[in-house]
Amino acid sequence: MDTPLPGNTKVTRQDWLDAATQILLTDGVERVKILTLANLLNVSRSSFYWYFESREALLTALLDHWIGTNTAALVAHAATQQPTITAAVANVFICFIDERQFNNRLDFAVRDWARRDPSVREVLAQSDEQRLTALAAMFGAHGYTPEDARIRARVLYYMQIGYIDADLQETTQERLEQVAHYIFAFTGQHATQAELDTFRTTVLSFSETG
Amino acid sequence: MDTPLPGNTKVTRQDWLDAATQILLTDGVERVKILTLANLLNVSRSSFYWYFESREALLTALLDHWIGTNTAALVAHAATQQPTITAAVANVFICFIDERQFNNRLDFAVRDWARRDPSVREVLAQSDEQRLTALAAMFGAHGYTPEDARIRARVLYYMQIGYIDADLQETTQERLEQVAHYIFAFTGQHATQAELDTFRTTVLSFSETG
DNA sequence: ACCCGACTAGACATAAGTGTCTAGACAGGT
DNA sequence: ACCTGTCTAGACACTTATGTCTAGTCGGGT
Repeated sequence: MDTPLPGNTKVTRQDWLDAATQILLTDGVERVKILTLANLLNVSRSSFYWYFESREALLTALLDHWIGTNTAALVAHAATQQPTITAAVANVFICFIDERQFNNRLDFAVRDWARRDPSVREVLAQSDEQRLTALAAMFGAHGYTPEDARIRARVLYYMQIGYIDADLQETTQERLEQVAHYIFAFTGQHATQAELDTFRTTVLSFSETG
Repeated sequence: MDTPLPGNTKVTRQDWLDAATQILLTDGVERVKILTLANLLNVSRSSFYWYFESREALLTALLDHWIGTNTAALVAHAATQQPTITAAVANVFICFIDERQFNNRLDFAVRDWARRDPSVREVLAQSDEQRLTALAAMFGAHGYTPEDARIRARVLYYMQIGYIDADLQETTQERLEQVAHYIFAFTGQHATQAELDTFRTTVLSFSETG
């Protein structure tokens, strides 16, 4: 994904998608230009049209892929049973804390895209609703009232968005120090030291594998 | 700002800036095109070059204006003395809750812009630092330790960003209901009913005048 | 050896964007 | 009446983007 392909390797449809994703992440949709992608792949611009009907088709494919992965990931994490609400929130954080923050920056890029494209906005709204519902259910499973669960889900969800948007250059360690405080904020109770330690190990192992 | 000028009125440099701001808010920097602005002002595209040396000059002017207003606003609100931390947080919320969310969406647009332009990123980083320092000082003034104040400032700040980014279609009333919970999260204590009532009146009067 | 499907390059047409230049409208001071 | 500075329109040159069409390359199956 990060390294452009060597010139001799066969170019695939996925390569175009990867290149497009890369530009989408760093520069936004508006900068996803076919020539740019072709240069990244060391290939002629016109080859693009063998794999995709148009630029629009590429963007649609990109969006479809995003829905399939990013939304499902958070929903799955939120649905995983956890002994305490602290652990549950920590688990959700794991879903979005990793070295590259790949999916999250993509999430942001799509969010920006949605601002100027109504059809994308609709897809995003559905995804938001699914994720919020999953998070609210998570809080609900730990004794919060439906109203309170919904609010806390929103706070958690929107803060994650803002966190990504702020585009911090932090190490995993720095991030972890803050997450301890976040958990306090979201659950209304301090995490125990044991819980924090468990959380640290989990996240760290996650970062290394991802 | 929202209504395009009638054709007979004299076009000013500020009109170009306003039109550009409008597009920046709704569509992002990439869509700030001179022809688009000219059409909004019912004026020839080439007239633009009397007021601005280039498109780049327009964008720079736009950024300068944003710094002058948006950053100063939050810093001023954060520096205002408040009896309790709850009131202080509430006061900061006032700074960003209003019907149109004008400055905040602009803030978001600039944040997006910064992602692809290093010089903008630098300006934004300075602004972020100023605002975070102001918020941290606010928490510090109410007895939080420097470390805790800093973290809470960041949570508050980033959540506001995410809140704007989520681009909710809410009434002021709906927003207020949530803010009560936000305050709880940020201060670690429940707001008293009296404080919430005062907060409601303040925000509502602000919305009406703004 | 050949053929055919997968894939690519390059030439072309078209559109949209920036920026320049020139002629001139229009209002206010003299 | 006429200048002069302010502002504008329209023609032009240039660049960059999308999308089309054609002629081909290249490898695997037969």
